[in-house]
Formats: sequence, structure tokens, C-alpha cells
Amino acid sequence: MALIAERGVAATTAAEIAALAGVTPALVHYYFRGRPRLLDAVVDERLSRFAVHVFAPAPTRPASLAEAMATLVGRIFDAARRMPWMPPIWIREIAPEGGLLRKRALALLPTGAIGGVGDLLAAAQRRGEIGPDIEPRIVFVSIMGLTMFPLATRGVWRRLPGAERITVGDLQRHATALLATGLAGPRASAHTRIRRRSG
Amino acid sequence: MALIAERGVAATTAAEIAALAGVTPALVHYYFRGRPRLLDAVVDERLSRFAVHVFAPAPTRPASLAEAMATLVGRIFDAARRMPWMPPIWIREIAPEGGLLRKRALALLPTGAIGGVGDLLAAAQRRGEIGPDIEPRIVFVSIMGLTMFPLATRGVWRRLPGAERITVGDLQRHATALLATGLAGPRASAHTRIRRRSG
Amino acid sequence: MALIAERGVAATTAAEIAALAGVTPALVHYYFRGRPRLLDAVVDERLSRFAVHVFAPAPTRPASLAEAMATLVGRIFDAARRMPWMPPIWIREIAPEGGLLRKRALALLPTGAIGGVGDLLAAAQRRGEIGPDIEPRIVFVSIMGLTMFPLATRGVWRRLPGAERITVGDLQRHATALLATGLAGPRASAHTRIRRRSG
Amino acid sequence: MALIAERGVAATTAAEIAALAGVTPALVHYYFRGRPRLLDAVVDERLSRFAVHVFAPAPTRPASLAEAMATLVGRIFDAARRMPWMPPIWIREIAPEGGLLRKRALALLPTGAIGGVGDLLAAAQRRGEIGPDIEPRIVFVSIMGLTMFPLATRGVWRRLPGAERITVGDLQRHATALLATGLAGPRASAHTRIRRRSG
DNA sequence: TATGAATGAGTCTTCATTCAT
DNA sequence: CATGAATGAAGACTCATTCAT
Repeated sequence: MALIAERGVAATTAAEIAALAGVTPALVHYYFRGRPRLLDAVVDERLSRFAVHVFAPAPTRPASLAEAMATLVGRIFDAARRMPWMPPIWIREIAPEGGLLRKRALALLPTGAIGGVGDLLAAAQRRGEIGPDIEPRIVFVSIMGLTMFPLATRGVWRRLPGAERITVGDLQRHATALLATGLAGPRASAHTRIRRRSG
Repeated sequence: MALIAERGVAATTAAEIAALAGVTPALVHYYFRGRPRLLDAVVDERLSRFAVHVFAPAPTRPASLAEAMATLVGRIFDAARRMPWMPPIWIREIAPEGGLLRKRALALLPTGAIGGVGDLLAAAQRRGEIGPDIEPRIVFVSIMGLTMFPLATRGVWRRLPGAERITVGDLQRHATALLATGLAGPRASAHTRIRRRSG
Repeated sequence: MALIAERGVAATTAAEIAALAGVTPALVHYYFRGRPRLLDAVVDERLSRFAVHVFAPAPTRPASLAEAMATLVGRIFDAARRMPWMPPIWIREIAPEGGLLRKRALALLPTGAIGGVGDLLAAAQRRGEIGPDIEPRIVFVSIMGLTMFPLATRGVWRRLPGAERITVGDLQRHATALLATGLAGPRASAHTRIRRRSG
Repeated sequence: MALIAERGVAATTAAEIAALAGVTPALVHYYFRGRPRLLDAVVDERLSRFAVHVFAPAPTRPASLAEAMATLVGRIFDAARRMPWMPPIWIREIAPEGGLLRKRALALLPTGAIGGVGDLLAAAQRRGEIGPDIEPRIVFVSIMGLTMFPLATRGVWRRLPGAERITVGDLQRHATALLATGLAGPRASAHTRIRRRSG
């Protein structure tokens, strides 16, 4: 997982995997019965856990839309903490056109659940709870763009001036806030909120 | 560019590039003087144009922060329309850890300009114009996650139920809105806005 | 035997043999103590039976040369009926230059007996009972070419037009006749012979 | 051709071919574009020549059946003199069930011409010119068994006692005679024939 | 400038063999 | 007796690279 997360599928050879595991390339082949099935195993035995972690728990009736979003974001960050190889793999090998794990991994996406989120948001939009320019059906994509993408690219943006000390927790708070109220932040009338990172 | 965008750098051979160009692999090698310098050329002669398109124009003093963001988003979408190979390449080969064009392309990022945006946002946050949970320094990353990422992954999410007819224009509007006010949408007191996609 | 007859020695792996036998490749190795000795066993425990069947029975004093030949041909066909794997193996792995069982199997050939047949024929030739252009010493080879070879290649020639219904019995009669009197058939003065395949 | 004739297709590696040709295995692959097409080339560029040599010349109206057979046998021996790799290859890789060149090479066999020979013989048999036990349709197979087979197996039978000095010419004469009149030789009434190998 | 021929290094894969159990 | 795990050696194949032309 580490190698694939770091270099991508195409650039990861069986020999490298074997070396990292302290075995011979022949064993890797013997064990997984060929490269295609090794990739199957990557998806079925590892990537699937991530999907389960994010989607499996019965969705408790959320108090509000914002809370529902925050929960989903929370689960993604949580899963990524446990399975840090997922964000880069997702970003490189699953999401984009021609990703080498795409076909294998797309089945993991609970299209139903995602559609459900879309329905929920579309209804909310009809009730005026959601901005008119929002596309409810691709809010899920935006969530990915605000969670998996920054998680996968920490290495780059951490070098941006002033970003060195931003933690994963900060990132989660940032994504949740951006998703809820955008840069504008909560309405002026909102009650005082707990300050983060007081230090 | 098309091949790299579609399959990634590692999976694109000089022979494929040559075939697509109607020349011999030997000529590709002769012309670019080796694979490393071919990748250099990809970055220097193509990817750089994208960066120029997004960042080069003198930043006219924006009327508001929201407008500044909308302009940046607009430029990205505009550049992506002209150079559709950029989003997948960015997502796969530049942004993530171990991206094969990362070292070469990172120099293109105008760290200064990005830092400037960060400064601007940090100041705005101090003035209370920006939500307290926002991290000004990585707003740029969020913008990427709301523009380049969905552009690079249209192939996947277009299959989500209800997302078939979402256009790039819709996507831009969605990203701009989300960035400005989040899902919550503009404050209640806001004046009526032009409806999108009336048909 | 079936696998070797069908694909040849070089193309038959220990794993295939094991699979067909319902055991593991490791057991095949354990049992035969390596590939060379597996091939030894093929020769010593199977192929040898064929040779025994053809040559072992005490050669009853034949009434005539023709009868002696018919007997030998009969024994070969008989053995091939019981051990149908032999003709292909003989043709591919024993007879030709570089056959993979050649060295092992050649010892099975009773050179003495074959030489005896040669002596017999040479004497007959000297007495004028055998055509002057016949080479007595390689009549045995011709017998092989008229028995083992067609038996090993039935799959091909059965597809020849009109050859579909030719049985092994027909083949034996054909070989015996050809050997005795060639295409010309028995002398005109010969007494009527029993017709074959009356149905 | 030499390697395949000597060891068979399965036991001949690209590396051996390369070594014999004084080039690298990579070149063999480059030149033939893979093993399957190397075998195609073997068949199309070499084996086909043999078939042409044997079958192509317009069949001059033969004076007799015996002459027709002698001509066919003569052509086979002639072709084998020029292309000595053919008999072993034919015997191992084309004729038997599971031969590795079988599918590729069977198209070379002029089924029509062979069927024609069959027709001719069948008619002759009806006229009583051919023995009743002969199967006209597989006389062609017998011819192969009396020509290609002994040619492919010289290495073995040359070691038979008394066979050391038998030449290819002797073999041809032997095969022709056996085919014409069997071991029995020409009818007693036949006119004197030229003696062979007077020395 | 352009290429066909050629290759070294490295890919996945196969397979007989080993060995602890 | 029997096997699963493991491997070395070798196989076909790939690809960037070289080079004479």
C-alpha cells in the first residue's frame, strides 16, 4: 500500500513490493497469482476497508444538514488517519480517467448512498436551505475535493508559506467550515463559537 | 499531453507518443534527447502555459474577496477549457506525493502570488470577514480541490445519478458559490440573484 | 502418459501431471525424486511394456515371411490398442533426432531381435523371395512407418477426404497388405481372398 | 530451423536461436515480434517451401500408377535433401496430435491434390489394379510413413546392425519398391531390372 | 533531421526444486 | 507419505536508448 500510495500503480513493480516485504519477486507472484490479482487484492482487502469505514455505519438521523456533512467529513478524516495510503491512491488511481484501479474500485462506491445524499440535498435546496447555485448531485465530489485531495497533497501545500503548522485537525475544521458556510463564515447573528487552536 | 493526461506519465511510452505523432520512437528520443528531457519539455512548454494563464494577468484590484475568488476560479476553468489535459495531469502527476512531474512542475507555482492570496485572506479573517475556522493559508488548496479535482474526475462522477447533465459551467458556478458561502448559500437579506439554467 | 502423448515431454509440466492425478506438484517431485527420474519411470514402467508386448513372446516359427510380417504388425496394433499413448510418444520422443526420451528408451529396443528379422529378410532376399530393391535391414523401420506413424497421426489424416471412416482394423489390413505385396496387390493367380468390411 | 528440427519447438528457446544467430534474444523478439509470429515465420517462410517443392509442379500425366508414386516419393526425397530440417519437424510438430506447428502448417497441405491421389487410387482399385486390402485414401499417409518417417529417424536406425551404410538413395529405392510391390517384389514374369549398387 | 536495427536492463511469469512441518 | 510456502534460474517480452547510415 505504501509503495502504491507513494509512486502509483504503474510505477510500482513486483520486485519493489517483494524487496519491501523481504521476500523474492517469485513469491509475490506465487502468493497473488499474477499482477492483476495482486491489484484485485489491493482493492478487495485494503481499499474496501476505507469505503466500509466511511459508509458502513448506519447513518444516524442527523440534526441538520451541516451536521450530516460534518459527520461525513469526520468519517473520511478518521478513515484516512487509520489508512493514510488511501487519499493518494484515490486521487491517482481511482478518481481520474484512466486510473489503474478505477474499474476495480468503483464498485466499492455505494452509489445508492451517494445518490441518497444527493436526494437529501436536492430536497433541502427546494426548501431553500441550500444556495441556488449549488449542484446537489455533485456535493459529494466537492467533499472529496475538500478532504481526500488536500490529504493526498499535504506534501506539496505544507511548503506553502504559513502552512507548515497546519494539522490534519485544522484541515478537517477548515473543510467542514468551508462546506457549511463557505469563506463567508457563519451568519453575523450566530452565537459565539468556540475558538480553535487557542495556542 | 493527451496520452499523459489519459494514462499518466508512467504508463505512457515514447513509442505511443511517437505513434500518435506519426513519427518513430527514435525521433522522439532524438528530438527530446531522452525521456527526462521530454518530461521537462512537457512541463516547460505546456504545463507552464496553464500556470501563466491562471496567474500571469496583473491582479486587478478586486472589489471584494468573493469577487477575487470568483476571478481565480474563473481563470482556472478558462484555462482548463483551453488546456483540458491539465486537470488530470495536475491531479495525478503534480499534486500528490510521488507525482512524476512534481519536482519539475512545482517551480511553476507562483508561491509568491499564492502567499499573497494567503496574506489577503489572513487579513480579511482578522477583520472578521472570513469565518474563524477557515485556514487562510490553504484556501488555495481548497480552490484546487473544488476546481481541478472535479474537472479531472468528470468521467467518474458523471455516472452518479442525476449528475449526467451537469455542465462545466454548472460546475464553475457550484465551486464559486461553495467557496463564497458554502452550502448555506448567501445570507437571507441578500438581494435576489439571477437564476441559472432556467431551462 | 496421456499428457505426454498429447503434448510431448517438453510441454508437459509436473504441475499438470499432478493436477491430473489429483495430487500436489510437490508430491510428484517427492514420489519420482525429480523430473529426470520421472521420465525414467515413464520409460521403465510404461514404455517397456509396449516393447515387451511386441517382442517378448517367443517367435513361433512362421509359415512364411508374409505371415511373420503380419504377426509383427498384428502385435504392434494390438499393443497400441492397449497402450494408445505409445505411438505418439514413440513418434515424437523416441524415434526422431533429439527426442527427449530417446536415450532412455532406445535400450528397450531388442536390437538382437531386430537384427534377427534383418538376417531373416536378407537370407530371403538372397533366395529371391524378396524384391531386389528392398533393404532388409530397414524393413523394420518401414514397418514402424506403416504402423506407429499412422497410428500416431490419425487426428490429421482422418480429416482427409474419404478417410473419415477408416478404422484401426482397416489400417492394420492396409499396412499388412502394403508390406506384403505393395500397392500392386497379390499376384493374379492367387486364390480368392476373404473380403473385408462386408458391411 | 536446425534447432527446431533437432530439439522440437517447445524445447527451443529464443535465447538459443539468438545465440546460434550471434544476436541477442531481444533482437529475435524485435525481428519476429514475439514467439507466435516467429513460429508463423517458420511455417510461412520455410516449411511452405517444402510443400511447394513436393506439390507445386504440374503433375505430368504419369505413365502408370507405380510411376506416379515413384515421382511423388522422388520429390519428397529431393525436397528433404535440400531442406533436411523438414522430416523431423514434420514428424514431431505437424503430423502428431498436439504438434506445436500443426494448426499453422496444416494449411500448407494441398488437401485437394491429396484427395486427387486418393481418387486416382480408388479408381485404380476398382479396376483391379490395386490390391483389395489397400485403403486408397490413406496411401498418402503410408507414403509419409515410408519417406518422412525414416528420413527423420535416420539417427536411430543407422545404428541397427547392417544399416550403417544404407544411403538416402537406398532408402528412396527401398520406399519406392515397397510401395509398388511390397516385400514380395515384382512379379516373376517381370523383365530383368537394372541392379542397384553393383559395388 | 530522421530512422531501422540493435541492445541492456528490467518486467512479469513459469517451473522444477527445496524444505520445514 | 504429503504439502504449502518459498525460491533460483530461466522464459518471453518491453522499452528507452544507441548508433551507423
